[in-house]
Amino acid sequence: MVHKTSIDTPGVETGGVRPREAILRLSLHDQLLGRLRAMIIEGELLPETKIDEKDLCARFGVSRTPLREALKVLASEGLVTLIAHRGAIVAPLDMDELSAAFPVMGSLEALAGELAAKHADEWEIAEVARLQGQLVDMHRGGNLRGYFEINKMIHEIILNAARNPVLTQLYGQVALKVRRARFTANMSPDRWAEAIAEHAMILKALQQRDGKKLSAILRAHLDHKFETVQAAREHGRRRRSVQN
Amino acid sequence: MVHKTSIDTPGVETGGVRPREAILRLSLHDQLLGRLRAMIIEGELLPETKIDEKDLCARFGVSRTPLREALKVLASEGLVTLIAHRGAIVAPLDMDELSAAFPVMGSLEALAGELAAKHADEWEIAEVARLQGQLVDMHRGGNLRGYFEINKMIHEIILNAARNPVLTQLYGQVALKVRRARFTANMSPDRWAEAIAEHAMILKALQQRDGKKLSAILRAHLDHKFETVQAAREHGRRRRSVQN
DNA sequence: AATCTTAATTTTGCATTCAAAATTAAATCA
DNA sequence: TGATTTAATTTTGAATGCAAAATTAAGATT
Repeated sequence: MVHKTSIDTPGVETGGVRPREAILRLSLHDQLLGRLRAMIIEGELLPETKIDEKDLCARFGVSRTPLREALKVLASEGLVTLIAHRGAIVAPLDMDELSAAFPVMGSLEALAGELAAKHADEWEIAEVARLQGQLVDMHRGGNLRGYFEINKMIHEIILNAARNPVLTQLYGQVALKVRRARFTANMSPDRWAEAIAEHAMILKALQQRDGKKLSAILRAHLDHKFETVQAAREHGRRRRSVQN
Repeated sequence: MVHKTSIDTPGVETGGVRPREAILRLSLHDQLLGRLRAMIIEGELLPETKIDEKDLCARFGVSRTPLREALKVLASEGLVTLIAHRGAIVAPLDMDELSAAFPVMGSLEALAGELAAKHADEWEIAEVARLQGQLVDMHRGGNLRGYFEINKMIHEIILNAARNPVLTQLYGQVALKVRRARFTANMSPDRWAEAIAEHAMILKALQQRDGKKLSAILRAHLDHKFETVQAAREHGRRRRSVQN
């Protein structure tokens, strides 16, 4: 999730008894927002394609009103580009913007690390340790997909441990941009081994609660990821990366 | 501006002649967005107040459709809180969130400094130097309002010199949150003098293109600003700060 | 045939309408 | 009187309607 924009169903009074599974009654606007965002990030809607309101309305069985609300929000997130009197297109995947996203993400991760070293509780540190074990397993098993899965979880725990909602929100926004490029696929064996080593250092620094060190490693981690991406892109011209 | 979400009037063909002053035909949605955002940041709409759609529609002479579109976007920016079936309120001014915003802003400024040291052109450096002079003048003249004006311009030049659109966008978002708290007013003479000194260091580091140093100073600058705010808030309980 | 008009069609931006929910006001009862 | 229903009113969320703009199609012109 990127950012909590609304509070749900305030009027559902349950006589003081909290229902175990409240029926999540999201507005159409909210549902569409999530659905469209996912479609763009997953690549179901490709960059630069025109967004056909009529088509999408039919697809989701809603009127244009909530759809258009969602599109405005997506535009403000940079996932969609509105062109006056010509509707919306899926935002072009701008390589310059993507490159720009990495150092920003690095800075935010660095801050997250510094704060997490201070605020993480024992459970969180243990959880990172546990996941680190799984990460190694995934590496050994050659399961790249699983590796990325676990990797994402680790970074999310650290982000959460930072106890900074503003950081969380902004990080989500950049992560959105980066994830959309989905170059998770191409990673050399060397780089993979290096990433594992970096993660070991991340865990160690967190356990030692060494904020400066954790911060530095995380920033470097991101820098290296960027280098990998650049290298892959340099090398893999034309051969469009597909996976994830 | 926070983020360019739309492209204007693509269809206005002028036979190859670029009109000197194109009539800015913003959508109602965009105009309302800017207007409401300003109203919230300026404090014209106070935190927690209910947003009366009918009232605002009458005020601006528009229907609810574009107004509601703007509200959804403002909600995604965190300036407005939507409550299901109860409409929108101006987002509460959450002190925890505000505190959280400072370190994030500090990190972003630090990155901006590092990048600006690399990418700033001569004109930009000269401009910061010129504004630095004005800053000192404002200080000498005791013009706090003017000081903040110039201060903002300096930071904007550095941000621009970083040549990183993602950084610019995110910075805008945090700045929004911080500006809304408008504690610019309360600043002790000591702190003011210190800020001036820090700005001198900022200029020097930029002129020397010392990214590390510039980065460190900017982060410290923000930290100090935060301390000032905290102190003021600690001291000035009840006595609501008023001014810009 | 290629270009330029002009008319028909579609799409967009916004206003209006409508049902469901929430709020307020009125009526009922202890 | 004060609490509790119940009914009337307002507000919200979303669908529909409509005029202006853009796109496409058709016809005219060279």
